[in-house]
Amino acid sequence: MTQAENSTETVRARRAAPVVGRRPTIEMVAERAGVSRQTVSNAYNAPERLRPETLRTVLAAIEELGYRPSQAARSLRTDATHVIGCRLLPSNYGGTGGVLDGWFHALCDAARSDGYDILTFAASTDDDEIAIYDDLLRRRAVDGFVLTNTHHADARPAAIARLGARCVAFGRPWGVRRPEHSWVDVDGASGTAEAVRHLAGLGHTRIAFLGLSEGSGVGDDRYRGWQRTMEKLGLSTKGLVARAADGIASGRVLAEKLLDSSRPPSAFVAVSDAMAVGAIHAVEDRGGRPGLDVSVVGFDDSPIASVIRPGLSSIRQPIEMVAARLIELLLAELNDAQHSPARVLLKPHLVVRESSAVKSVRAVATGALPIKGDRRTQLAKAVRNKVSVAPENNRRQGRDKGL
Amino acid sequence: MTQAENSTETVRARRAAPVVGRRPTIEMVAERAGVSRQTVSNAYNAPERLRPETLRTVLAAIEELGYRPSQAARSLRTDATHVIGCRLLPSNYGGTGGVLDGWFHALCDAARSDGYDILTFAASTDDDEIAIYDDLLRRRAVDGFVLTNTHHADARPAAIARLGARCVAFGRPWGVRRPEHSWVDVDGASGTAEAVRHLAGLGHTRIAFLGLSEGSGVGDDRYRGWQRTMEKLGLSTKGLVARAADGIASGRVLAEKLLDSSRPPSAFVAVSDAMAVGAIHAVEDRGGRPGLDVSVVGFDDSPIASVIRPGLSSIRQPIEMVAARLIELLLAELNDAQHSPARVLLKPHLVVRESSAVKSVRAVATGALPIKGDRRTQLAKAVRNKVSVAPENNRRQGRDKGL
DNA sequence: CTAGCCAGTTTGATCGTTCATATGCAATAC
DNA sequence: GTATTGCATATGAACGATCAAACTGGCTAG
Repeated sequence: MTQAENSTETVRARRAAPVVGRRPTIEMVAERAGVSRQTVSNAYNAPERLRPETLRTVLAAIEELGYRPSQAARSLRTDATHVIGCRLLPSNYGGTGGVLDGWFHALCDAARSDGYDILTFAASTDDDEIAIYDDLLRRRAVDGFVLTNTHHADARPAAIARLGARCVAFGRPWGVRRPEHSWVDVDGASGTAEAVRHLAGLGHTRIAFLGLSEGSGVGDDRYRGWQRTMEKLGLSTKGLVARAADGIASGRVLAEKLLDSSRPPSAFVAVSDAMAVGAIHAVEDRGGRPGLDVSVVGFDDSPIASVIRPGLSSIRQPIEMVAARLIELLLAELNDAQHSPARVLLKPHLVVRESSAVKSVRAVATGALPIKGDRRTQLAKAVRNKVSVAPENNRRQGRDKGL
Repeated sequence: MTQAENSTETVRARRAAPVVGRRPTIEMVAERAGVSRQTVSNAYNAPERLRPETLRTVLAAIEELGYRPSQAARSLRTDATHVIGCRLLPSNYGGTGGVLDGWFHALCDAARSDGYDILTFAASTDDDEIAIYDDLLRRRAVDGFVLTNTHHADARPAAIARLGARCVAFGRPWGVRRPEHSWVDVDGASGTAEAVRHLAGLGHTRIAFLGLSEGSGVGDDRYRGWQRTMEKLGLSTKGLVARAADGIASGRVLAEKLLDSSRPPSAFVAVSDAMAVGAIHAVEDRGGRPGLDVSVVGFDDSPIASVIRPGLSSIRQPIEMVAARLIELLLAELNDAQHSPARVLLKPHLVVRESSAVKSVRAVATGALPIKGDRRTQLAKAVRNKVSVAPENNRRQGRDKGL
């Protein structure tokens, strides 16, 4: 480190002068390459127009000077910033928090590989968010937006359209028949359906649903998957639904209510991981062993799922794919005004962990699914094996390394 | 929703024309207000130069037209983008992940309230990160950067300085005597010191440290706090240190090793929450009750700390303050070339949860700290009370509402 | 032999601001 | 009565790129 060497000097020349003095402009590159401005511009924006030899000369000059076109000048002329705005959601674990984190990462990656950057901002309400959209668009600081957390009577897409800008959404435009923007979403119903089939396959017949209060698009969607699949399998849904606002505490209360009923469930499908964690706590509180006595499946495969014990089975959303498709669609809309809104629905998939890894105790008890040997030991072993085969935060570690 | 009404129409006018046709320029505002361009510009940038009456007229015109100066034109002229770049770290729970999430939020807020925006990007290595700095600076897309995750032989500050730009860092410039940039950090030694005092106050004498392999600035810093405080309290540190790479699995292995030794610890101070969670697992695996038989304190107060059971006591960093100070310092450097680098060290604070809420069992057993009544019930009750008084994700919920 | 064309390159105008300087006008100074 | 000052506002130039149109030669067609 050079400043260590100077440590005896006076404070006069405290900061080293920047190596790059005046940053190179297109004009300087042009002069060096012996061509005109426009030719340099073309080397960037339409290389096929240049004679191969000219192109080589220009690129060499660009390289030597370390030239890169000024974003400001470019934006001013073309009226395109190559920046996409996206609200940063608060990271709470009562909702989808934590998942969006990985999604955001993927979004930045996808955008950058297409020459765009992501500008983030925090907002506490939709109104604040709209105010920021307004500001960014009027100042022409972004080309468009990626929305998250869509809901009924969502005022944001209209607000953005009114300012003549484009957006895409992660989440369906609930309640809107013909949205003017593209969207990508994950099929929640398909996810909870898979969870029900998985639990039924383990021998469970009383599979409860811990859901959100009616009216939430996401909540109702996930509910439908559970409900339809239960019916399809000929299982009763009576007294097996409890709904409330999202959260761990909330999930515990709901699960307690169901567990205390005359015909308690032996398994839970939860609308979120937070709810599922609450259910696990409820089971533990009454001396039950989650994954053994009562199975639990969450939704989102958020970071907690792989950290808690027992590991929480959960429906994993293909967030990287969601991010990639969103950017693809937004760019399509930005570059082709005629591009009609696309609808993309992706399938999530169950990740099985200890909270639903073994055959239903209830089924075992009734002899439907006989397990040899001492039941207690057998089940405990099954879980323990599971733990050692798949270390709790395996998935995340793997992904992070890959980045 | 209007488009529902049109649903019988042909597809011709699929998308409504934007309400705002040509967006207003400074010239239009000037014309409307009956003044010149520059006067409008001054209304924004130097209102004190205008006669109150003129100012009123101009502001009215601005308001009526919904005018906002074009960021691109402004940047081109002033060579300042009012955008700050910041790398988005992967959200793993083996490290500081999860905490930075809230910090990022605070950073966006602080920046915006000073008229700046945050541009994010993902990078997997320092080299990738530097390549992106290079790109953003050459294109003049940002004014400066906020760095995280500083470490020994960090090449990033120099790379940024070489391009004539400014940065501030969350984290000390480990190994550099006279850094050229400002930094804000949290005093890790003070945090682990507090953890040791807390545990000693509960009657623990054998307090172990689960640390990172030597050479990591953060790890060594936190180690020193533990080490010095143990000595100051006259407690032996012999056989009470274990170090490895960060992670839950890693924490478990280290804790197991110490627990299996001839003189096992009755409490752990961990360098991270991930390590602490590992320690909790290790205690559980040998049939112990974390918080009762063995106390554990983590570091970072990451989201998991309040979600797992028992709730994990942890050292909370004042991340909102860190974010606010970072922005303050970066803006100072950007707006005043003479501004000399500042160093800010903030104190973290212990958040006590069930993993370290009750008096040491060891102390009780030796009669040093007598507890009346059946020991088992007593301790269990203490924990249970704690649980109900402070619901697991209380803090987060509270904060999110406030945003 | 001239007009037309094409590929490759250059020139002039422009995007919307702010900077630096100039102007107009009233109040003060000499 | 003219010079001096100061405040409020206006004017010309510049920031660095791209767009649109114009220019070159060389080549083909009539």
